[in-house]
Formats: sequence, C-alpha cells, structure tokens
Amino acid sequence: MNNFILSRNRFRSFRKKGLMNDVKAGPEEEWVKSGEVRISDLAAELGLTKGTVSRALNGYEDISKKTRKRVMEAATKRGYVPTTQARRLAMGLTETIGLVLPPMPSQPVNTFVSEFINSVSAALHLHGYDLLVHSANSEESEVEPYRRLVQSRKVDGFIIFRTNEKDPRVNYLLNEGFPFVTHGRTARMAEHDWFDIDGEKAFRDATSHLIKLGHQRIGFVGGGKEFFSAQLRLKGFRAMLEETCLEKVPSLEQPGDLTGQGGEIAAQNLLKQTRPPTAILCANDATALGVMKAARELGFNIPEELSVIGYDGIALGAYIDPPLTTLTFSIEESGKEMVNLLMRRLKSPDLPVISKLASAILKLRGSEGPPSSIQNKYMENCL
Amino acid sequence: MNNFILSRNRFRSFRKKGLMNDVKAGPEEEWVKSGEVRISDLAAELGLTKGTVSRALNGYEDISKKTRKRVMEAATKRGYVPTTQARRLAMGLTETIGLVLPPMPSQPVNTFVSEFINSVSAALHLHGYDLLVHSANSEESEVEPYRRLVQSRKVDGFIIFRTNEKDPRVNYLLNEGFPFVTHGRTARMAEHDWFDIDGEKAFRDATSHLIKLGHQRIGFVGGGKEFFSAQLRLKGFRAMLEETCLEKVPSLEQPGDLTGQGGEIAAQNLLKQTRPPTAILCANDATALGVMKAARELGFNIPEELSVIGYDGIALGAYIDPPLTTLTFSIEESGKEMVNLLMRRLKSPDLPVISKLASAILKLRGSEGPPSSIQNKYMENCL
DNA sequence: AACAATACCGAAACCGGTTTCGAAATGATT
DNA sequence: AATCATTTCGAAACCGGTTTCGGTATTGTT
Repeated sequence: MNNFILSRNRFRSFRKKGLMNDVKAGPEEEWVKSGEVRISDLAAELGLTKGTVSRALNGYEDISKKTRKRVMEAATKRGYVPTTQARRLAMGLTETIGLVLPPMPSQPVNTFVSEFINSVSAALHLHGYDLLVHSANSEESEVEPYRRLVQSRKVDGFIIFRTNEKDPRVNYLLNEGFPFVTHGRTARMAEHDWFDIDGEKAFRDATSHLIKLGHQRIGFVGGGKEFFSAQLRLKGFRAMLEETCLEKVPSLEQPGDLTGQGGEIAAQNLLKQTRPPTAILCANDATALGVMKAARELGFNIPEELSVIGYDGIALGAYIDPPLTTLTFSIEESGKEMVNLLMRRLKSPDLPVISKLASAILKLRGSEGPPSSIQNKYMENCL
Repeated sequence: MNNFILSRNRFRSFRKKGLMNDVKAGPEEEWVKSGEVRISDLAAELGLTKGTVSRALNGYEDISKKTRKRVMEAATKRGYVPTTQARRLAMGLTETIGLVLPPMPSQPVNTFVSEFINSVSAALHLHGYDLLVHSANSEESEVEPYRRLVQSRKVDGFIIFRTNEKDPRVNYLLNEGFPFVTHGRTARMAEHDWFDIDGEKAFRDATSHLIKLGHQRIGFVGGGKEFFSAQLRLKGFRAMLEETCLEKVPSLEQPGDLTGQGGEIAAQNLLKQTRPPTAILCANDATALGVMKAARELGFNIPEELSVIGYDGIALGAYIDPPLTTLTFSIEESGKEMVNLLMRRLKSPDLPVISKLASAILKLRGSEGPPSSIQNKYMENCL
C-alpha cells in the first residue's frame, strides 16, 4: 500500500513549478528557530482556543482577569510575538507606508534624503508602522512604482517629497483615492494633505537681509521650473524686491537645476555681465556651492565682492571657506509632521484636508556681507 | 426573531477592544477600490477554483495551455494582482530585507546612506524583494531593532553597514542563525558573508602617493577604534610608511570620530606641533573637511603648506577650495554586490560563507601637492 | 428558589492566497 | 475495446492570526 502511494507519487505528472519561474527552487528551508511559538501552541499549552488567546492578548473585555493574566504570562515566558504577516492579513491592513526615492541626480549633494528617511521611519515606528523604501527606475514612468505598490497592496499610504507643480504621482493617488502626504505643495494642494517649508517667506527674509546690508543688484539662481518649491522661492525674492522698490532686472534671474554644476553655469552668466550683481541668492546649497566655485574662478572674493546665500542648511556648508550662509529648517520636524498628517488621514479618511507650513531660518555663517561699494543708500520705503 | 437577535446584540457585554489599545478605532474603512479583484473573483468568473487559478498564474505544469491562457487573459483584463500579504503568509516568507539606520551623527555630511539605500532597494527589486528601513533609537540597545524585526518575522534577512570590529548586531544574528550581509568586516567575518572596500590598500595607495610627492612627515586622523574600517585604513597607512622606511611618529597619528569636528580637533593637535606634518590623511571626507577648516584658521595654505586627502568621495568635495582629493568607490556597486550575496544566502542557507573586496580609487582633485620644502629626497627602497 | 442579566470562553468563519492530494477525463497502446 | 499512463482540474488543508456569534456558567434580583 505504501508502495502504491509512492508509486502514484512517482508517476504523477510533475506538479512543481516548471521553468517559467526559473531559479525559484531551493529556499524551502524554514528559518523558524526552535524557539518560535505560534498562537496555536500557546493556546494548546493553556488549554484554550486560538481565539481566546488572541482576545486576551489584544485587550478584549470579555476575558476574565485571571485567564488574561495566565495568557500574558505564558506569552512573555514563551516569548510569543505574533507573526506580522498573518495579523496584517487578518486585519486587512499593511501597517506600512511607502516612500519612493526619486531618481537620484548623478551627483547627490544633499543629505536631506537620509535624514528625512530617518525621521520618518522613527515617527512611523511610534505608530506601529513600517517604512517601505522603494527606488524609482528612471526608465519607467514616475507613477509606476506607486501603481505597483498600490495594486499589490503593500502599503497603506505614501509619503511623497520633492513635489512638482503638476505632479503625476499626486494625480494618480488622488484619482485612486489612496492616502498620502506630500512634502511640498502642488497645483492640487487643496485636495491633499501637505507639509511644506515657507520658501517664499524664507527668500523674502534673505533678500531683505541682503538689501539691508546695502545690496542693490541681487542675482537669483533658481531651480527647474518643475519644482514648485523653487518657484515659490523666486516669488519671495521678487516680492521683496518690489516691496523695497528695487529694480527688477530680468538678466539677474538665472535658471538653475538645483545642482552644483547648474550653479556654476548660472554664476558665470551673472558675473560676466557688465554690471554683475553684488550678491546671489541660490535656490539651494548645492547651487550655492557651484556659484561660489565659479565666483572664485572668476576672481570674485566672497563675501567682500560677492555675497552668496543658499538654502537647505547642509552641514557641509559650515566647513567651507567662507562658511555658507543658508536658510535652514528642521528635517526631523518635517518627518514628524508629515507622519502625523498621514496617520490622521489613515485613521479618518474623510476628514478635511489640512496642511502645515513651517518656516526656515536664516543661518548666518559668513558668505554674505555688505557690498564693497554701496552705490545707493538703502531705501526703506519706496519714494 | 430579528428583534431577539438585535436585543441579544445590544445587551451582550461589549466585545470590542477596551481602552487598552487606545486610539485604534476608526480606520475600519476599506481602501479596496471598486476595481479590486481577488483570486476568488477571478476563479468564479472563469468557473474554476482558486487553486487552479493560482497554479495557472504561477506556471504549474498541470494546467492545460488553454486554461492557462484563459486565466492569464482574464487576469490582465481584470487587472488582478495578488495581495502580497496573503501570498507571503501562505509561502512562509516575507520577501523583505531589513536595513536599520545607525543613529545619525548630529551633523551628517555624507550622502552615502541615501545612495546606498537607493542602490540596495533597486537591486532588491530585481529579485522581487522589498526594503524595510528602520531607524535606530539611540536610547535602546543596538540590537533591539534587529530583535524586533526577527521576532515579528517582518524580514527574511538584513543588510548591515558601518560594522564595528566586535559587532553586537552580528553576534546576535549569527547566534540566531538569521541571514545577513555586512558592508564592512568584523571580528567574526569568517562566519558571515560580507562586502567591503579595501581600505587598507586604499590608504597604502594614498600614502604612497604622498610619499612620492616628497612628503616625509605625514599625519593621520583616524576614526573611532570601534570602526573596523577605520582601523584597516590606519593599518594601510602604517604599512606603507614601514615599506618605505619612513619613521613612524606616534604623535602624527591622531584619533578622530569620523566627523568634521573631530577632524578640527585632530588637526589642531597635529599642526600645533613643533614639526607639523606636511600632509594629513583622513579616515573620511567629513574629517578632512574639519582638518581643512582648522588648517585655514591656523594659517596653513592648502595644498602648498599642507596636503589633505580624505576618503568617501563625497560629491561636494569637488566644490570646495581647493577641491578635496579623496578615495572613492562605487556605492552602487556596493549595494548590488551585497544584495547578490544576501540573495544567494537566502536561496541556499548552507553554502559556505563568501565575501567580496572592492577597491577604492584615488581621485585627485587638488588638495594635495608636493611639500613646500622637501627635507629629504624620497627613498624608493629602504637602505 | 426561580429567573433574568452578565461574564466568559469555544467554535467557526474569515483574510487571500499556495500547495498537496485525489480523481475524472483524456490519450495512447495493444 | 480494454487497459494503462498522462493530462487536467477540483477539493481541501494550510499559513497564523482576528473577529463574530452562540452557548454555558455564574452572578444578581425579587
């Protein structure tokens, strides 16, 4: 009989996966250590049912104090920890938030991403959530990673950063009704929760600072038009110029791409002009570093002949010569706030959209100062 | 009758979770969009069973070509994507790799982490794995995050970086028999897979380069004794000194902590000596930046009066003045290789331990040069 | 003491898949 | 046409939890 079974087994057409899913054979091992204990083990040991044990551990009120105590003690003694996958399947949620890294520039200069991931992850942990980090493949559509994560139900929500004004990711998720929070505003910011730094105000402040130092010709190196935040910074710059009745010179506004290289090119365009600016505001620190490099190469002394101000507050800025004056903000706060917004949304999907605007502060480090020749007196009010 | 049921329902002692798990109420919503289709829906639609549909989709050979085609077409048409949680629970694996971020230094200057996460994540994706990023809470033990992830069975393996010589994380996981790969060697490197950059050779190269430029008194600013990699870099430095019969001056070897601040302090100790070094090798770029800052403040011109070389190849090093000469390596390669090692291990847990050593290359950017006064001619061989 | 209300727990369904086993249908062979 | 091997699929168990529902034992009331 045994023989029969074996023979049947032997001759049945092979049931295993064929070569379609090639190398997937082998890992049948179980990494379940000897000590691993399931809820059913615990139940058997206590003479209870799975359900009762589960309810006891999860604080249901229809469990007597006595049995709850028994269960709890047995659980800690045997080191029982529920298997996450099973719990999540049963409860119908993933307790995981997705974060898709935008395609990296070839030369990343910013530590924002790692700090941000760190703070987001820490904040999520407080809520019992995990962080799934996914990298974007630059060859496919920007929304593809999001689509995949949504469809395979790997995450309950997203954290999006570095938004564009018209952001396909935002469009997709809004259309899908999938929860998310952005770091940065978008054209549809009225429809989703967002957190942002008030870059407009930041650049008003920085511009004002330069004007008060006596600068009259101030250059600006922006980011790509696709970055909403960079646009807002430009807006702040312009607004302050207007407020103080300084002439708005189009040639002093140069486009950039938020990289050092972009900064170099922009700086050359600015400094080779017949009347070069005496100060340059940069949309971010990477740009500012490029600007400083180009300025050095063109023989401009910083800050005597040229003031430079960046944005981001990268730590490295403190170590260069001169130390880079910059607008900084708390990345940790950003992460925390965004997680708060997202958790709120997950708990109550129908609450009205909210947002939070934090401010950047000007950290004076030495790359700015009064212009060498003050051409005109600073005018407090337009006359 | 209905009435009876209702009444019973009304008066039964409240079954719901009490206040023990406080704010967990509310999110009962289902984010299951209308279009969401389960395998059972597909099966019903096709007049097949779940099992058959599953086997058809997963390439089992006991499905006729015709039905497989039917199933596949229906699946793509209806946009069926298996629910990850369910699949993983059934298959007994998480298809997820954990990466725990070490507590961040207060002033991170390095983009390594984000680049590394990016490349690891991309490489994992090719294998169908996800990356779970967890942050370390500095108040608890270093291994606690790992313990939690192991016990709750959230990951199948770990990627560890920034290893210490005696690494508690490695000890824990080895003891637990849990798969992992390290970026960097440890005291127990014979027992686990690892990938590393040959820092010893890198620093031999860098030292040799300086010696060939004519330097005789070379300073070294290391990392903490706990970082194995920093120790190996020191080893390479010493080895090259010995090979070329240069005197090993203990006071020229300064400890550091891999931060800019540490570099500043170390540089002061070096440069205030009666016979300061004409070149300083730094265990990483952050340290080098600190060294350069201190050197400037003490009036040393770089590279004329002092050569400085770092390690890490951070992109920003190219934008400072002078651009920082540094040892660089491919972070993308690191990530890829580590994932390869880990995947191999997961597939066949009993394979012998393997490792991979990649080399760093010296990227000359301008912060080093011949010493201003060559005290002795460079000796090619010991005499 | 009889009866209703409550406390407490077991039984079973369910989450959404995967995989094993058995059996019917088909095809090949003699 | 009978026999046997093979193809193909259904049925059911399973992964490890959570949650609903029903019933019994206990307590409280009058």
